[in-house]
Amino acid sequence: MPPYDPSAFPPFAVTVDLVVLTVRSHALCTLVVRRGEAPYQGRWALPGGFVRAEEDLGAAAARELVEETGLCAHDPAAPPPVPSNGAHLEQLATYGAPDRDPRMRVVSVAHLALAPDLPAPRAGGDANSARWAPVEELLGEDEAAKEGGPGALAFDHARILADGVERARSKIEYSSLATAFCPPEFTVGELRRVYEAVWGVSLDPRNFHRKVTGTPGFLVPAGGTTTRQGGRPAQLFRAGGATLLNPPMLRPEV
Amino acid sequence: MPPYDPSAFPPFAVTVDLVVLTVRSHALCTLVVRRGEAPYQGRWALPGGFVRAEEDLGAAAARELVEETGLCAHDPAAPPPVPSNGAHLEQLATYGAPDRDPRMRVVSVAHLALAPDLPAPRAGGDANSARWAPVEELLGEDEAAKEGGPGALAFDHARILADGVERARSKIEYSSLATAFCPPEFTVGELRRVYEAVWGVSLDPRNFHRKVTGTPGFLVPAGGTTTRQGGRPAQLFRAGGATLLNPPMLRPEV
DNA sequence: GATCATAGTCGTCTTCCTGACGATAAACAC
DNA sequence: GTGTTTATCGTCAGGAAGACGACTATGATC
Repeated sequence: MPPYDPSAFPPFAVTVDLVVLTVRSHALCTLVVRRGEAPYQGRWALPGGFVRAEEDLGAAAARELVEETGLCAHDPAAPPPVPSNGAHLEQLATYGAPDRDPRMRVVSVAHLALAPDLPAPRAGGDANSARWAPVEELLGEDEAAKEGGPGALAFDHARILADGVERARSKIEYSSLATAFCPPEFTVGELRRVYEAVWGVSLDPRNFHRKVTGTPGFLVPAGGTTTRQGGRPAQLFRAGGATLLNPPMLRPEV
Repeated sequence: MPPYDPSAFPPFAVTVDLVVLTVRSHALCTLVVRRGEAPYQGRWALPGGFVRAEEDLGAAAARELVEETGLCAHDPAAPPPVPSNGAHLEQLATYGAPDRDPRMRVVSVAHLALAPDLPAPRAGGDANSARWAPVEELLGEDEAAKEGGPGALAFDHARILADGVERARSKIEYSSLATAFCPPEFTVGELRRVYEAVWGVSLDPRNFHRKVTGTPGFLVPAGGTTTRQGGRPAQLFRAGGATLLNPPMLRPEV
């Protein structure tokens, strides 16, 4: 079989970019790294890198995730819901505008990762080169966050981040994905605070409790209680096997 | 600014593949073309082609769609819902396993297009080289459709098609996307038959009528009636401005 | 022309789910 | 003990959906 004639198609560089989301102190945050070189030198950007010659796209994203956070990607297709410290990882979308990188034609396959609250990020050990930034700060209406502003993300990463946040916000409606933001064992109140942080709303604790405990397979009791939030001790749960929430959790009108 | 060192990253070919769906005679169908060359010579495959050097991914998909069907892609971001014969087009997912094409490393950005019922396809005028195939025939449990079977799609296109069908099935639940399968003016019954074909179920005509006519902005009366389905004349509607269906249309349990 | 088959449209009733919110329980701080 | 915080259970009204009866307006058939 003849290989392709290399002159028959233009060559592309293919990268993966990561939207890593977590909930820290009641705010939805994403991992950003500082660019050390041009273009956009010194600006914050989503972590990412080239796909290697013999590497699948998902494998490249998982590799980048480990390099940036130490998180082990959780294969959603794995049968037993292993309660490791693995993060949820899924493909988000692909961005390939001809001028999105001034150096050459780069197509970036963005991935979305959801992780429980983590210690400080470690990008090569340099604490100044990576951080958890509240998404509201990166996507808000502030002047600094506007495109071209000093706080704006590099390349088209603000768009990628916005798409990833919107994916997360809509997906926790009809799936059990919100548990990916929680540690292996968590309380109903902690799960509710995840929803509140991701959606930016406040939910009625009583109705939320009825909804999540009344959905078969969503939560399974883990057997203990905790008082780490103060107040009356709360029952500990683990994520159940159910991945789809039917009927869905309703996002309140804005 | 220095360009990338070409030896620093492996070169990829980037293609777009199209999952074009339509409803023909109560069945969900997709456009497939016959491959004229190795690998998979003579087998059916999804239409697609290389992304050009200065072309955006969505533009490449729209160009392929015109070439294969004559359909003009409908930009979802266009403000006025132009009732042209345009099809809905959106990015689906990206497939880049290292061995998905034996000739070289190819990353394919699959797109999903939804179109109303069309006349016979025209792939270079050769009626033998393109057809509308029922998806059930391509994805079913038959021996012929199994991977490696004589009726199986080339490359990983069965997987791409399955993902596109699942996207369409879930998206018509909570959006007005089902109207993309209908001509500019249509009846409630025709819209119901779209849902029935895409989901492979039968729906109660009375409850369906109540649901779609009771959702504000989903349908607007077009002013006439038609009797093209036989029986009592039905009112004609046009797709309204609403794109999100809240609460969603519920897919019956299987 | 009467009858029948087909498809569309309007209502009714029951059931389930949700939002609003009162009440109680179990911890900690003072 | 009193107050504060969080968790959990219960009640009630309103809305949406499934099941299904009834009526309407066409074309087809006898």
